Amino acid sequence: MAKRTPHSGSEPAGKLGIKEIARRAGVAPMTVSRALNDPDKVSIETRARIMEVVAREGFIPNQLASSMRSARRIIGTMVPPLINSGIAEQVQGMSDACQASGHQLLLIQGDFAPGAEENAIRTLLGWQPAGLILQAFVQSDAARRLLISGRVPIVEISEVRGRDPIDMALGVSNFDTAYAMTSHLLDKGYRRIGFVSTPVHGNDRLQQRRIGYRQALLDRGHSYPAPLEVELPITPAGGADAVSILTERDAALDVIFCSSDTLAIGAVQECHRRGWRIPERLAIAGYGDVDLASQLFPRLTTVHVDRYGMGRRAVEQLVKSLAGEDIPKVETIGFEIIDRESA
Amino acid sequence: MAKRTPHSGSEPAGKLGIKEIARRAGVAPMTVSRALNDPDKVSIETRARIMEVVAREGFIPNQLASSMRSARRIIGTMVPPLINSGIAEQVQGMSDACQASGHQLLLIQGDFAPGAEENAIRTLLGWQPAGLILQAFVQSDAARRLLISGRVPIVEISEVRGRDPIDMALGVSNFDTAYAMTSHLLDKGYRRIGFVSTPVHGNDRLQQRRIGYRQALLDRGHSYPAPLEVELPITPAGGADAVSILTERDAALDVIFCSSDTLAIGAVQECHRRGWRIPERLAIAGYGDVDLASQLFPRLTTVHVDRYGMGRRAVEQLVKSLAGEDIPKVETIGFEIIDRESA
DNA sequence: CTGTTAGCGCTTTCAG
DNA sequence: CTGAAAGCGCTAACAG
Repeated sequence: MAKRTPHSGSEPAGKLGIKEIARRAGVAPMTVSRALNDPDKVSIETRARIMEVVAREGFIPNQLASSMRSARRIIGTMVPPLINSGIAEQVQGMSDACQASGHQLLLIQGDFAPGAEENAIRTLLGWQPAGLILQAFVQSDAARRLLISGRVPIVEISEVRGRDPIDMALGVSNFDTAYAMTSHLLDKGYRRIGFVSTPVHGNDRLQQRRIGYRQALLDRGHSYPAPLEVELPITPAGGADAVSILTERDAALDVIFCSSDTLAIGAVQECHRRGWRIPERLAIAGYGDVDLASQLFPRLTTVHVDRYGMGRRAVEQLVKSLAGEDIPKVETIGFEIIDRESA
Repeated sequence: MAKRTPHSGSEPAGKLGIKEIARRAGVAPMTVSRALNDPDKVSIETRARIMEVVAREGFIPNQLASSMRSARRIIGTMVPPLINSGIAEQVQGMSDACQASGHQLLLIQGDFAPGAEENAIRTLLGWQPAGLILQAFVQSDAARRLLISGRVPIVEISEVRGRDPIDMALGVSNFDTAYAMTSHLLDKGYRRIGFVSTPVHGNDRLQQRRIGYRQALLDRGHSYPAPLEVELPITPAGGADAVSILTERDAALDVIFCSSDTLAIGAVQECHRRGWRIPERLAIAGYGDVDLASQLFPRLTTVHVDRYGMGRRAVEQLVKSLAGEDIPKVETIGFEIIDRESA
């Protein structure tokens, strides 16, 4: 059993690659490749010898080279600022799912102007991604064409209502959620219901939320009161301003439905500041069910959407689609009205 | 001027690569490469012809191939869950800086167990990154060795006090910040100061904050009261619990210094719930100055650390270091005590 | 200014 | 089960 001691240790280094490992293990490079990616195709003995060298030298295969010849391993994603409520959760979901499926997340984020958006997609595509996950931005025609010609599976996380997805879409119906919350508030006896959102122009999600709010009012026989809507930036300060503006417009306002928890949190603080009791003097409802919503005083009545799950699901869809499985064009994620004390 | 109309449009496609573009433009592949990356080295005429084909065909160069032959373009980063306060801002900063410098952000995130951490680094290294940006995790010895043998510039965003960085480090002195806040509270007349943090074990940042808190008390002649410290999860619920636990231990407690705004926000809500006035009945101080801190009622007294800037700076350090510039081993980022109404 | 040659590190393919 | 040859798409290095 005169086993060759493999740790001669002083052979001239040479760049550490599959080739060098092969030389040290006394096999062909191809065999090392197999030992690493397809261990069954190599005899146990050889494999052991190779793995020993790999471990000793701390060899890490070059993914760039590997991805060039074989399967793509990058999942690219373009997201709005992570600081926005919910996006971080979503990215977390994608990241976790990527790790599970052996992919890598390449992230581009920012406040995308129409041109920048196209540019970001171009960059992403340049890395030969296995798939792309996008938030629903303006999506200029140029960007859409680019995506289509990219021939890569794409999941858009977006408003699902009335969308014609580029490839696959995943999301909630913002109309339904807002309709449900508005109905819920009516059921609880509120009558004068205000609504805050960022400028809805060019943002189909917020647009759908507003339409849902309006429709619920109309369907229940309330002539819907246009002056009870405001557009303000999605920040706590925006929520605080909403309280001022809307109660000024209608002193008898019952409740404000904020199209984001961030706004709602600001609104709640403003009430504290004024010494107003919630929900007696003014009730507040939110959207998103962020972590803080259940810890706030009073706890926030809000719409729960599983952002983390959406991120996960997006990657899973992509992976399935890559595996040749048939995926529904549009998948609707459920939601839940969380009824707590703020409204 | 019989310009060759270049849109013959029906040449057999061939995979769209630099080679195919070259064929269609009637030049050598190398010339296309130059037109794309080093436009000055190509005659205006040729360049125009090439760019026209590139635009018409929607050609996007393969970054994988390009990165193999020339400069690395990926910056890898390993971060704790994005949902944690501050991390999202930091990633945003990195992302923005990457875009400015023409790099790509490859993200790995998660709750890293010691083994997983090593694994994540291995994965990152496999993509041949130009540099790595890491949060200060436990950093097992194996992981450290891996990083050193990776021969890649590394920026650790971490506690800077008493650190021996693998390569470069960037961060605040958590000791100094906590010391400063504690002194600030003493200056304002508070005497019985509680302290909340997550379990500090294995987290040098939190450990340093606690030591800073203790030292400030000692330096001002206060025998420091061990029972006024609790370890609780960094969540709003943790903050709420801190109020219960600490006021139970010491009914005369003046103020709670929360080692994170998330905790502080929870503590503030708990006070509202109990109908306690802040800061009269109990004052609350935070750490981080998140967006909400200035919108909360009452507005939160907290430590401001520029997380976004840290992310940016980390990338900039990396880029400079790649350009051969000499970078200080450890760079300390400033901080500010934001004095508002909560304490 | 433009082209040719060689090769990055790996894997596909085909031949032992 | 193992190996040799060829090439992924691009660019450094060297001619012209």
